[in-house]
Amino acid sequence: MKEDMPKTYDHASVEQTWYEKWEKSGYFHAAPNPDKQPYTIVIPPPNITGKLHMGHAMDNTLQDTLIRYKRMSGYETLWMPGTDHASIATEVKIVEQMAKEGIDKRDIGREKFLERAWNWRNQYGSTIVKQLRKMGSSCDWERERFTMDEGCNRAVLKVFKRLYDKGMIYRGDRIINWCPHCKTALSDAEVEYEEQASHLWHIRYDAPDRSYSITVATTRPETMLGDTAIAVNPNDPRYSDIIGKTVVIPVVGREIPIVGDEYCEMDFGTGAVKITPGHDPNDFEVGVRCNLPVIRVFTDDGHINELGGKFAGMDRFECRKALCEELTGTGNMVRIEDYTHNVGTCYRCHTTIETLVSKQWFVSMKELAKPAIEAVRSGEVRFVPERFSKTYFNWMENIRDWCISRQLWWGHRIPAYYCDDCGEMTVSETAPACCPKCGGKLHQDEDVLDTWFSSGMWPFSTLGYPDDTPELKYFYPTDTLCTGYDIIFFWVARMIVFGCEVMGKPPFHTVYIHGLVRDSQGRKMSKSLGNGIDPLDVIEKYGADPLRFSLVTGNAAGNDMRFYWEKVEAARNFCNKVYNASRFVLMNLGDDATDSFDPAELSLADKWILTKLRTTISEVTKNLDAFELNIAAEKIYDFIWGSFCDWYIEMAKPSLYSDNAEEKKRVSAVLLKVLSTSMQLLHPFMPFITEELYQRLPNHSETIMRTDWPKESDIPSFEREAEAMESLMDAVRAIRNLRAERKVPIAQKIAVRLVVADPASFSGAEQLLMRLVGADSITMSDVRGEIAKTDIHLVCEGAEAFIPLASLVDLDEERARLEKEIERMRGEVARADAKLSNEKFISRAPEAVVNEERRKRAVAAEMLETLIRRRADLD
RNA sequence: GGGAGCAUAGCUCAGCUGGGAGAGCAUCUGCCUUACAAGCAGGGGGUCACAGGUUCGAGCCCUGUUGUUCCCACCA
Repeated sequence: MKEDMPKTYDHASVEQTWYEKWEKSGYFHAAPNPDKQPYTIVIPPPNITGKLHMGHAMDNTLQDTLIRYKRMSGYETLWMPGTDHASIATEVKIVEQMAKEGIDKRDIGREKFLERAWNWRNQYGSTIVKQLRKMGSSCDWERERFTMDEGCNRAVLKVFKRLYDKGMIYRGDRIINWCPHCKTALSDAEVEYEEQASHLWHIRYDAPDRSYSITVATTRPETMLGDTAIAVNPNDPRYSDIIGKTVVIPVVGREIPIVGDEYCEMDFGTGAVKITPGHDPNDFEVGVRCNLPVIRVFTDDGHINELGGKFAGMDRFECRKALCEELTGTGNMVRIEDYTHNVGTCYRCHTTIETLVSKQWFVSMKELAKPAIEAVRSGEVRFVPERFSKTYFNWMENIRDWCISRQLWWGHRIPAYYCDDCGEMTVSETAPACCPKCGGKLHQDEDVLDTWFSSGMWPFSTLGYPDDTPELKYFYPTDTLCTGYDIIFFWVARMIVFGCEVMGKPPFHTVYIHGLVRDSQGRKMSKSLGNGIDPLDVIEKYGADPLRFSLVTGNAAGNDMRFYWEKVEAARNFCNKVYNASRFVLMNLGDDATDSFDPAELSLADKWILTKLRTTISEVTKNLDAFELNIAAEKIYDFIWGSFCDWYIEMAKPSLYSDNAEEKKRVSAVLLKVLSTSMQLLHPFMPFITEELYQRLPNHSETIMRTDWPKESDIPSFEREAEAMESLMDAVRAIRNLRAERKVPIAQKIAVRLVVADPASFSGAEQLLMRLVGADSITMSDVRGEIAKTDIHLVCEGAEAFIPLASLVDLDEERARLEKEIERMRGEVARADAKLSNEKFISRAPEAVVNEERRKRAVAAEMLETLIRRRADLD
């Protein structure tokens, strides 16, 4: 065993080994199993336009940790697999790729385009799968389904038809957000606002006869090409006499009316506003109220259309510039003011969006939102951390209709058919042969559905809906959704809506929200900043286990976290520690080693570590059930490093190296038990290293992920002995402290005399204490006996230590040390007395707290007394 | 304009329903002690942003203030 374990852990070969073995093993296969409860976790599918990024790594780490824990806890686990949904990003990517070859998508047609998209998806989909596997993802890829697949396509069409029949989906002309780069409509949620420095242009509109004029302020002068009115507040005395009259749009020359509308606020700017119903949602409303015409002046790619007169064909920003120059020339530009305001941009490409009137498909959300709100309100769906339900309510309660049509090809095509002859529209899951009204020829709507429309059905469409499959019956509703807070609106809310509406049940009971991974300066990782960290680089350098561990520890759920290489390095060091501890155990085991032991024969140290292990199991399990992954991971870390490695392994050495076969066997068994249980506890967080080490242990040939999660009741508990051990450890710390202070080299052995209340209970601990403090003799007794002036006297809770260090003791120095200790202890007693003398504390604080305070007081008082006596001895 | 988060050691962050302030990294001291220098032992370092309040007791609960980040809405 020794030979094939080098001194340093080699993550690369271990991860490669298990990556391949797991892939072939079938361990991850999830299927309805009547003997088990299902546990299903939903996570966002990575899109296939690029590489795996930190966000995916985060999703994946958390969900896989939970899944592995649940799997070991006896559940039939599934995580909702998938690699892509139809998305704008994918389409744009492919269009860009084609542009490099000089091809426009319109030239090759929809069918050829989709062929390319499918190739793209298949190629990159499998790449993403491999990348996730390298992170240790235990998803059942065999069951992978894509939302674009036949089955999911049917689910989407079925839901569309259902909502259409209920009047919850409609088609109409509304103001929508338009991305001139992606050339498609966007929903409100897909618009991101950025603050931009710009200007507020004050422009004078004159009367046809120039007898009066009115000045308006605008941030978007180019839209004046589409102005159809000027609005003033009807209660504004400044303008009351010109409402109903007209003005002429400068440069353009068109005559438009002045209307009165409450929307216009008297105290902003000049109190007058230009109205462009075709390009502004508020203006559109005014237009409806005042019955104004709608003029749209932009093309789909952000240029001025033929209605723009001499500006036609110009880019919208060029037009702005040209128009402003002309207005200055004509004297209509009254003033230009610096102004910063929010500009809507496309969440995918960050192009400035246009708002414009267009005929699109919408879902009316008001009614659909009600049960979805109620599901969270009633606690049927719970956000972790809870505060995110506020975000959810805030959005859902103010929700507006959702624009779901996209002018793309890569997506689920809208199942609406129009008759070429009579214009009748038919919505149908399957293409009708002819117009049901006149029998005429039909053509299908050109648009596809919003990515998030189909993604919202993920929890049931991937399980086979609309068919009543065994999977759907068994796994729906799923259990936990694990995702970042940035997609609560896009995805979480929509899944709850569709789950409630279509399945009659919310799709999951818990939404586990994590924060964003930022760079070390707290900035969002982005391509343009070039500050993104590739998870695969981290894996290559330090390993998947350290990456996962560093993403889980050191920050609480829902909070953003900064990425530090140092943190990954610390996690890597922990891996090495775990590896070396295992290496030590394996090196010292006999061939007949087992992990069974007789509780009656255990030593004090054995009992201590087992008791520690027992509480660790119990606490970690509680933390995991409460989604406190960070706390769970830290507790395991502390147990393995702080208790097992730093103390128990050292304590075990004397027994391990002894000639007593029985003793050696006993210690081996405890070492094995603690190590193998630790590997199980750690496995959800660090799958590779734990699998590797677990399998190297004797009699552990089965995969660790199929073993039963450790139970508290598997481990015996020895509270009293553990406490006794702790007080010995206190003494050890005190002695080590002294050694360090007095600079006694480790090679210089010391003699220690310990005074404890019950030496019998510590029998057998001498050897181990000698090792821990670097002593060549340890004696224990319950009487203080004769004390030499040259003895150093250490006082701890439950123990006193005497160390003869004649050559090193300076009596004055020793007196000073004692004086310091005495002062400290007096402070302790005083602190406790202050509390205990407070009558209200005694009467109102819980009894346990008061008793604990009394106990502390007694201990401190006793130690103080001992110290004072010792000082007297020295004089 | 509405809402939320954050403010704790030099840095990054934990701290569960209120009961004597923690981790990692960094730093200082001493050690290659036969699992591990990616390590071991020990040390230093905090008025828990500020001001009030509730309580026997507040990092934690309440009110306000300041700073900071984010989300939503958006007055042209």
